[in-house]
Amino acid sequence: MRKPEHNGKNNNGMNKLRKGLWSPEEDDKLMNYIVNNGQGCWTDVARNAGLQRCGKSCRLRWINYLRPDLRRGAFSPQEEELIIHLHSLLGNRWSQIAARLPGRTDNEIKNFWNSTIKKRLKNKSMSTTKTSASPNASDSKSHDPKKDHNNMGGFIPTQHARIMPMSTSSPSPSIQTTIDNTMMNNIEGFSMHVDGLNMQIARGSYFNAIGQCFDEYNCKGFYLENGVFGSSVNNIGVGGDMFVPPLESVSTTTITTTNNNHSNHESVEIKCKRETNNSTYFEDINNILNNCGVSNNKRAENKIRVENMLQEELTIGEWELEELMKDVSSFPFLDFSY
DNA sequence: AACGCTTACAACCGCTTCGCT
DNA sequence: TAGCGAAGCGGTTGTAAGCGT
Repeated sequence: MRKPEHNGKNNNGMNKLRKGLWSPEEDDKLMNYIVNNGQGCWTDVARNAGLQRCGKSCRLRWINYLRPDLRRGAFSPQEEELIIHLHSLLGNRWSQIAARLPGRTDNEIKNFWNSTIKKRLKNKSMSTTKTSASPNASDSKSHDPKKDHNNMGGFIPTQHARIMPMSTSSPSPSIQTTIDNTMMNNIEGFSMHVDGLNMQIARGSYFNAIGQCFDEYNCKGFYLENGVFGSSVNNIGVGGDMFVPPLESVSTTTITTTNNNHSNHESVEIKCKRETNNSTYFEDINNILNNCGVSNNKRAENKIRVENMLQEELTIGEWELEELMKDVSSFPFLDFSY
């Protein structure tokens, strides 16, 4: 991390582009600008938003941190497994891996891989090397990736595929404020517990700020039923085949919200449409917008913009997995030598 | 409490790709 | 087709925070 520079001028007093950490004020400026005006050319975004940042820096900040559809918090064991599996197929194509993990950025996955998974698997491979004299030890050069993902050491088996409430790291102060201020609503009689960017609805369903919903009892979360983490609850991870869906199947389910003001009490009616695969996918765009300094008459317009943006971002990233699957051998499986 | 080491991750850098003229 | 600017991508760096001594 880098220290924020406290002014935008260099030694000569000339205007200079800022570098380093983003301040909450900068985040707010960028967030407000994009919500109101859309993305467009990033150079223009930087200039028009009043930021002394280069467009590239603004783009990165938006993509990796400010985007409202980001899923923050620790990676779940299911996500870990999926990342490993995808990495075995794709190598360091982080953007393509990220395209299969809605709400996760390539940068986040890359960091997670380099700091955690790589190390963990390396330790595991060293320990298995020590025990490779065992008659059952497999030849690392001839192992079958399709089987091997069931034997990834160091990972929590996901036979119990209950989706846990997503823990949170430390979101930007400005975003934290945005979420905290907006999540204390009652939704159709469900009491909600706010935990950073994640909400727990009473009766054991969880959904985070971008709206992925997980039902603690039925385990019918967006990911599970769409097969991202497996074909069924008891068939994931150890003993089950990892199923990687085509990106097209990761569809958004629009949530309709209406706000009624009743003496400072804002009730939110949520209709959650169930679409293909019975996936439940909340999107409370209003919650995102309510605290971006957006006036009421612009809110509806912005809602449509954000919805379009989210839809675009979920559908972009068509990639050639099927093509790659034809030649899996061209990708090193769990190769940590680079 | 102070120090040094490790970890996690935000952000930058440089290269490639894409789209427009 | 060449040239240019913007966007996208992966590798790398730097540092706050955590941890052990």
